[in-house]
This record gives sequence, structure tokens and C-alpha cells, in this order.
Amino acid sequence: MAISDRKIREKEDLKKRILEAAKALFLEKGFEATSMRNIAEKVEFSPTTLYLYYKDKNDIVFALHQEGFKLLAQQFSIVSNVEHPYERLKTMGRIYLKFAEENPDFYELMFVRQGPIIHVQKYNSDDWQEGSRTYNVLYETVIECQKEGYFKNLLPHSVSLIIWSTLHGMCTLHMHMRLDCVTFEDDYEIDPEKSRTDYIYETFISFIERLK
Amino acid sequence: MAISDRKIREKEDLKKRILEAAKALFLEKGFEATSMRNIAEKVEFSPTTLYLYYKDKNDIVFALHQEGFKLLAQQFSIVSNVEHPYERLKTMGRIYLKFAEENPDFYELMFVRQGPIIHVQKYNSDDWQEGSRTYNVLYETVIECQKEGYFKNLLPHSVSLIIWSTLHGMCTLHMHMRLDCVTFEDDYEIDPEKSRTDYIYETFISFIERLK
DNA sequence: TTTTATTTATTAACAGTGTTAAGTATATTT
DNA sequence: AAATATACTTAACACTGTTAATAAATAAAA
Repeated sequence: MAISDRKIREKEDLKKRILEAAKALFLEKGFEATSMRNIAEKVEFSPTTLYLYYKDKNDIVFALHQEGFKLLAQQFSIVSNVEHPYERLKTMGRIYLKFAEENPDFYELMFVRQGPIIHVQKYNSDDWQEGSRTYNVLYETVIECQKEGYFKNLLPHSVSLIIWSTLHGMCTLHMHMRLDCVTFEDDYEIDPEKSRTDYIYETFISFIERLK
Repeated sequence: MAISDRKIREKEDLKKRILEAAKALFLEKGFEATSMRNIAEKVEFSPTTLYLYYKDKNDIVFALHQEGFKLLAQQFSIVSNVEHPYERLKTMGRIYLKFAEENPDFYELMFVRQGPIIHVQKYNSDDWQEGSRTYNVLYETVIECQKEGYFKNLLPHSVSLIIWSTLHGMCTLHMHMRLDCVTFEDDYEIDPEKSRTDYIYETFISFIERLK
């Protein structure tokens, strides 16, 4: 059985190599500019071969979106060191914003593009595990905060939804260049050291302080 | 000079007809499924003729995005009846959410897609008028609220950015089907009459109450 | 009025996209 | 050795946005 084992291993190996190629192109040239033929060329197989390992492009896109969630989970893992739930929440927010800033293409795939969601609807019977798991981390933290007396008279789902929405809105408005028209100079003293992202982060903090 | 006037008029007429055809297809079949050839077929001209009236597809997309802003401004116009700035702000929020819910394709063009922004960068020297004008309506309202004592110790741009981000985040997470995985049932008693959008709106209101 | 110039629209083509049907080697099993 | 199964490729389909070259229609100049 060792030979057939090797065969299976080799098959999974190529599947991984395809994904690695896709990821490389994706990070290098962006999502829009990554085609099936590009990926095929990179792994040195014909384009049709990809369809023996992935059902369609959305299947690859979905796998890529999973990679993004792995990366985010990795960044999130350090928050377990933060004892106090409210401080942990603020740290999570900072990590989320940083992740979006540093991995805009991944973020787009994870939370904007419809490709991965279409794949979920088709093959995973509407069960978007990556999303619900990540949301749950936030939700549980909010509940812990409430046990400590924060967010009084608010439903935990409401609080979670508001926080996620605010962060997501800040990230995407920024990523999609919808904030370039907003000139903050009226308010803030123009500090050339500080980026727009810095101001966004500060705004988020002042917001969460208000919300408590 | 009357003849050349008529010529110009006819030219603008076809330009409008192209835009109308684009809008019709866009609203009927969605943005993704609207191609230059589709539009050309609808106006009964060859595809290349469109390029005599619009520089490229993004030019049409940009004009379409302007139509969206006109529609939003129209919906917003009724808020001038609301005297109290804080009440006006809440009404604006409701209108914004309703607009996004009822015109998801327009919303996508106005605040998500990069097509219109690329056009702005190319031909309008980075001046996204539609965006800054709409933002200013919010900003001015926030300032008026602060004059009445709301949002103490917060910069008006911060408040505006938070509100816009939260609304935008709610709209897009919902539109892009990233909230389908969140089961609110733990919190809310499942009222079949109420849609997810209703809950989102209630959440927004409870949020803005907190923020004040 | 005839000729030239300009505007308007078209055909054909380029280079690309995701995807599939059909065919070809290679390796495994009977 | 013959039949079957696996892995892969070639060729093609039906699209996409866009451009160069060309033809037809109109306006201006001779």
C-alpha cells in the first residue's frame, strides 16, 4: 500500500503547490490580476490540470480565503495573554485593523468578495465556519466584558455587531479609497508622522471608550 | 448655428441613451453581468460606438455611480424638514441604511467598487466630489449636534468617521452575506416579522444613543 | 456644384478570461 | 498481453474590454 500512499501524497502535494502558486501571485500582483492560466504557468502544468485538483476558481479562492483566516487567527493568538477582557477587546481591535492594513488582498477575500461565499453556498451547505468562528471570539469577549460590568443594558450580539461593523467599515472605506476625500486637517493638527491609519485607530479607541 | 446646436443635442441624447441602457441592465441583471456588448446591443449600436461617447467602461461606471449619488441626495432631501440636528442625524442614518438595502448595486458602485475611484484619479485629478459632498452633510450635522451639547469631548471628524464607518460596515457586511453566519437567536426573541435589517437598524439606534 | 474635410459608425481583430469535451500517453490491474 | 484506470494536454467555446483600420454620411470650402 506504500505506493498508493505515495500517489495520494503526491496528489495532495500538487494541490498544495497550486495553492502556493496562487497565493504567491495573489500577494504579488493582487487578486484581480491572478488568473487560472497564470497559476497554471507558475506550477508548470496546463490550465485544465488545475480543474482536477480544484472544482473551479472559487474553490481556489475559497482555499485562499481560508489561508487568510489562518493568518488572522495567528495574529489573534497573542491576545490570550491579555488578562482583562476589556483590554483584550481593545487589543483585538488593534490587531484587526493592523491585519487589514497589512493584508488588504486577504481582507478583501475574507470579508468583501463574494467568491468564497458562493463556494460556501454551493459546497458547504451555507455553513461559513471561518466567519462564525472568528465572530464568536469577539462575541465571547463581549460577554466576558459584560460580566465585568461593561456595555450595560446592551445585548451582546448588538455590541459585537456594532464593533465589528465599525472596524469593518473603517477598514473598507480606507482600503477602497473612500476616505481620501475627507480632509481631517480641520480637526487634528497635521502630524506628518501619523498616518491616516493611526487616526483611524485613535478614533476607534475613543469610540470604544464611549461605548463602555 | 442652430444646426450645430441640434447636432450637439443629438450627441448628448445618444450619450444619455447609452447611460439609460447601462442603468437598466445594471438594475436588472446586476453589475457583474453588464458588459459593453450588452449595453451596445440595448441601444442598437455597435460596441465600439460606445467609445465615442465614453472613454472606457469606467467612464460609464462613474456616470452610473453619479446617478446613485443623485438618488441618495434625493432621499436625503427630506431631512431638511427635521429641525433638531440630533433627530436629523438619526433620520439620516435610517435613510442611509434603507438606501443601501434597496439599492445594493448602486451602493456597491458608490462605496465599494474601485472603478469609479480609478476614473476619478485618471480624469478628475483625485477630486471625488460626490464623496466629499455627501460626507460634508454628515459632518455639518455632527457640528450642529455638538452646538446643542451632543458628542462632548469628541472631534467632529472622529464622530463623523465613526458613524459613517459603522453604517457602512453594517451595510456591506449584510450585503456581502457576512452576517448570515451570525445567529442572533440567542439574544433577540425570534420575531419572524422583523428582518435582519430591522435588527441592524435597532442596533444602530442603540449605538448612537450610547455615543451621545 | 463639385471637391475636400470632418464627423459618425462599423467590421475585424487582439489579447485576455473561466471552463469543458475529447483525446493521449502512462501506469496499474486482470 | 489485454483491459482498465489515472494523470494530463490540446483544442475549443463563449465570453470580456479595447483598438486600429475602414467605410459611410454629413458639413465646409473651392
